Order: sequence, then C-alpha cells, then structure tokens
Amino acid sequence: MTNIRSIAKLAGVSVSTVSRVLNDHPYVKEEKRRKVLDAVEQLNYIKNANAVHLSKGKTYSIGVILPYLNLPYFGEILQGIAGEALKHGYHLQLFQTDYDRGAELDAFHRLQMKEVDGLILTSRSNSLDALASFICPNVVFCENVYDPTYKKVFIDHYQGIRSGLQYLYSKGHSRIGLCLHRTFGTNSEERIRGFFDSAEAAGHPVREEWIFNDCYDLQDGRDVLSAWDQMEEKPSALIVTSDQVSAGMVAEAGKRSIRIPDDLAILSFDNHPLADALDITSFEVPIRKVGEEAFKLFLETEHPDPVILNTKLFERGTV
Amino acid sequence: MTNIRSIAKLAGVSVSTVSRVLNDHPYVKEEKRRKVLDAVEQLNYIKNANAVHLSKGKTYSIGVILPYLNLPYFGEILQGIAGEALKHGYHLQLFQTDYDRGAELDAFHRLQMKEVDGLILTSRSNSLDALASFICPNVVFCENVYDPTYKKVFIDHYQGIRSGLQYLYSKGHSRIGLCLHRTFGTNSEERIRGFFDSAEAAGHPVREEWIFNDCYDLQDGRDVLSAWDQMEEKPSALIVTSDQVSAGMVAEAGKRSIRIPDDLAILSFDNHPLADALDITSFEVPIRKVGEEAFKLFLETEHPDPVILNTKLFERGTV
DNA sequence: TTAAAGTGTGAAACGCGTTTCAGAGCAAGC
DNA sequence: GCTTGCTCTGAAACGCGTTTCACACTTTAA
Repeated sequence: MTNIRSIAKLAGVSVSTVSRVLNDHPYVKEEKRRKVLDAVEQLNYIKNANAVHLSKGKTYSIGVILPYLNLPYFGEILQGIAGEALKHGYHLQLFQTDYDRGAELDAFHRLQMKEVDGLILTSRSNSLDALASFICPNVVFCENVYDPTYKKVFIDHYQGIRSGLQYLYSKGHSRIGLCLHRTFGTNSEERIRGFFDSAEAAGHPVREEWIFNDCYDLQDGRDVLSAWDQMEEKPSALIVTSDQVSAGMVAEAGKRSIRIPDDLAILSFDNHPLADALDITSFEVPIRKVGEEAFKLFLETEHPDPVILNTKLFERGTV
Repeated sequence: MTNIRSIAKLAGVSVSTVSRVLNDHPYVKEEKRRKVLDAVEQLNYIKNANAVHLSKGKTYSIGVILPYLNLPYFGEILQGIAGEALKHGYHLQLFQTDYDRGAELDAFHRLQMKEVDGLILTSRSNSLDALASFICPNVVFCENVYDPTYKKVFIDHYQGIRSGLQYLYSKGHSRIGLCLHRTFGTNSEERIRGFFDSAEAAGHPVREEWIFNDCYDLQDGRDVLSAWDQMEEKPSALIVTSDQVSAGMVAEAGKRSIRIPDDLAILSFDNHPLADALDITSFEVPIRKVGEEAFKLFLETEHPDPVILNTKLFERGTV
C-alpha cells in the first residue's frame, strides 16, 4: 500500500513533513517539499479520506433528512443546501426517511458516530422529546421548534395562511377550505393554527370536511377536486399548500369544465414555475433560501438567532 | 474519550472480545457478552464510524453524480437509488455538479480516497477519456457507454425516439421538430441519432431550426412555444424529451389560444403525473427503475450485462 | 553580544475499530 | 488413551493521516 509513510521513506523525510507538505503548512524547505511532491507523483499517492476523518474527528459532510426525493419542495431545499455546502467545502449525505421514525433516528445515530458533522431536518417524524438527547448545535431544524437553543430556519406559515385568508376575504370569499400536506409537524400545525385563528377572527365558520390532508402531488390535487365536486356544501375557495396539488386541481377542473376561479378559487403556495405556467395565484415560499440558511446556521458557532422567512403573494388567475 | 479500549478495561476483557460482541461474532461466552454490553451501556459508548471505515476500507456509502437536484428527473432517479441502497444498508452522498467538469472529477477523486465505495453517474459532463483512469467496477453509468467492461443501465432512447416518430408519421405528421435537454451526452446523442435515422428512413426532411436545445423546465417549454409561434415555417409536431417542458408548452399554448394537437402536436417523454394531469401524450421512461438498477449493478461483482430499459407510449390528447 | 523570535524537522503519540494469529481448554471420535 | 476439531480469548499488528513536543538552527532585536 502506498501511504504517507511510504512517501516519507521515498522522499527521505519524516511523515510529519509529508503531512505538512500535503496540507500546505508553512515551515517546509522548498527542497524537501519538492522531494515529497515527487514521491507523491511517483507512487501515485492518494490520501485516504477515512484516515483523515478519523484523525480530524470530522468528515466535512452534513446529513440531510427528508421524507421524499421526488417532490419539488425537497429538490429545491436540497438545491439550496447543496449550493451553500459546496461553497464551504462540505458535501451532502442523504437520509431519506419516507417519514419513518426509525430511519430518522438512524440519521441521528450516524451523527453520534461522527459519520456526518451535522444534520439538517427538512421535515421531522419523531417527537422533539424522542430526539432531545441527540440534538446539539450541529442540528438545524427547518421549522419553528420552541426550544430557543435549537438552531432553526422557517417560513412564517402562520402569517402566510392568515394573509392568504385575508386576501380571499377581500375577494368576497367566506366559505374557504384548506388542503394540506399533513396534519402533524410544526409547519402544518402553524398553517392550521393560522387558518383557524383567521377564520375565527373574521367570524367565518370552518368546516372539518373542507380540510383535506395528505396532499403531496398532482394526483392528490385531482382527487381533492373530485371530492370537492361531489360535495353537497362546497367551499368557494381553497387554500392549497403546494403548487403541485393546485396544478392537479386546475387540470382536473379543466377536464370537468369547472370554472376556476368562478366555481372554485384556488390560492396556492410555493410559486413554483408551474404556478406561473398554469396561471395559478400563489404565495412565493422561499424554500431554496430555507436550505441555504439552514446550512449557514449549521456553520454558525455562536447561538444564532432563528431565521424567519416570509411568503409573498403573486396574483394570477385562480382567485 | 470512551472508546473500545475503555470498554474492554471496564468489562475486564480484551478489545477483540469487545469487537466480537459489538459485531455479533460467534464464540463469545454469554457471561463476557453481558459484561461488555453492560460496560457499553454504562459508559454510553458509541462506535466511531470513521474508525470503522478506515479499518474496513469501505464506507457503505455510494456517491451519486447529478447536475441538478430540482428537476423531477433527478429526483426520481435518486428515489430509485435511495430505495435500493437503503435495502442493502448503504447510504447516499450527493455530488451535484451543475454540469461542471471539475465538480464531477471531484467526485471521482473522493472515490479514490475511499470516501465513497462507488459512484453512479446519472449524467456526465467529462469525456470518457478524461474519466478513463478513474473508472472501475464500482462506477455505474446511466447511459450506453460503448466500453463493454463498464457497468451501465440505460433507456433505449434510440428506439424510443424512433417509435415516437413512427407514431407521429402514423398520425399524418411529417414536419416534426425536436426539443432536447442538451445536444451532448450519450443519451441526447442517441435521441438525435434516432431522430435523424428515422427521418431519413421515412424520407422526411429535418430542419435545423426545428431542433431546440437546453430545454429543462416549464419555462423553457413556454419559451419554445413562443419561438415556435413566431416561426415562418412551423413544424406540425414536436417531440419533447421532458414532460416538464411539454407542460410549459401546453400551458403557454392555452394562453395563446394555440390548439393542441390541431395547430401543434406534442409527443412527450417521461410520463410524469403531470402528463396525465395535463392530458399530454407521453412515453413512459422508467427513470426510477434506472436508479434501482444502477444500484444493483454497483453491488454486482461479476461483470454484469448492461441493463436496457424500454419506453412505453401512453396515448393522450396532445397528438 | 545576548536574548528573543522565528524557521525547519522528526519521533512518537493519537484518533479507534478490526483482524490475524497463537494458544488454551474441552468435547467428540476412534 | 490419543487425536481431531471446536469453542473462546487476548496480544499485537493493521489501516493511515494529524498533531504535539522537543530540539536545533538561523535571524532579528536590543
């Protein structure tokens, strides 16, 4: 095997000197530096990253926990993390969970084993209690966890939904439904809270059956529209937390000759290019920026303030 | 630090015995096993993954090289790889390249440094010559590279495009354009070859200006439709290699009151849910399966045969 | 001319789990 | 009774780069 010691031998120097050369440390005579580099060349030496990791106690890699890889939401956040990570010489390890608690815990286990230097939780399955013992300054949440010592970056979903409802009220809607990814998880709970608080403040009733869960993709949107179509008492507007789902609804509405927004108004979230293409009114949700900020928070050593990002309405044709 | 040696000391056994217990090796007396496990418990011992990696010479992780993370195509292939990897106890490291050659080479460098056990190239930027010295049985290509010793899984794009054109001919089209991701790269070249071969065989002319490049997302599709709209001599049909792009075209066509398929027929590839939702005729491209097979090939030790996957037409309303 | 500061280098320890090898103890087979 | 053949265990070597510490030599400052 060609390792640092064989380089040292061939170059006629000590391993420390080889290490110095390889890491651009000062205090190495040009002559020895050359000899070392020649030996490296000659023996075709390549560092063993695992030895470096062991020795340094870090791997310059960060783990990203996410449920699915084939949703634009996670692609976008990943893109944000990856871009920032690259700038700082880190790379990404993926922990796809399918929202499985065990898979998520496994990621934390790997953090403890020093396989990754940190973790970014783009979406969480376990309770905070279950994770509490694993959480350290190298863990970043993409949600508004209450513990002020945890690093976090999140979208102000509460405000987002409230202004969404406000906007719908201003357009004359009062019978409004909600279409969500899931009902648990901080982000979803914030949205639900915003929805109910706003409805209550406005004095408009909320109907349980107007709240749809498990809406992730286009097909889910189409299914929701079918369900809506068969309702006795229909909401006149829906707030939809994903453009993919909204797109499915718009597409299905087209097939059924349901007029958007006359029969049903759709107020979406994401502002994905799809929303622009299909003329869907949507709140921009800076997901990529969430990813970027998450990585920056990971690097931060002082207890950093939470990063709060806001949504921004893009008015188009579905409201 | 609490390491395997401190466990050994506390349990009153040798480090080898501790290692045996921790790795479920046979031939350990139940009594010692208990003592070791107690010590592990008591000292809250956690293995150092990097030491394991160094010692074993492998990391049980595989690198995935891809240009972008926010395109459904790569999300889907990643999903396929991740699923299969999980089954076999491997996890994923991401090398996002933005089609930058240096970034791609960096991934290979990390393979040499044993930071990953293998690499899957979902899309390639460097020439095969540039990569030749790095390629080993742990590298899997998702394209039809000619070297028979390389591991590869790919879609038969050549045939796919040919049957696409055949289908369009059968519908009476002869003025057909092509909308591509890019013009280089094996997969794209195969598509182009299929396109030209087929056109030549059928005796239909191909116009350079009917070939559009750099079409990745919805917006690109919209731009292509605008360009098409302004052409003097328009093709009557377009073969589009991505549903995202097709969706953009369909959406833009709607805005411009261009009738699909009467004014322009669109034959797409992917069969993403979006195609179904927007009623786009599309060839199913089993990308997720490409990911799954790629990982299986990585595990394969004997020179495995290339895996060739086929496309399948889903007729809908755009042709 | 000293003392202080900087330059240059190597031995050895460190991070830590795995694996090989030798050997002891014990049961089964002939 | 003796030979195989397990079962069980520990010392030591191995994988390999980094870092500390001691030390020598050369400059610069006083």
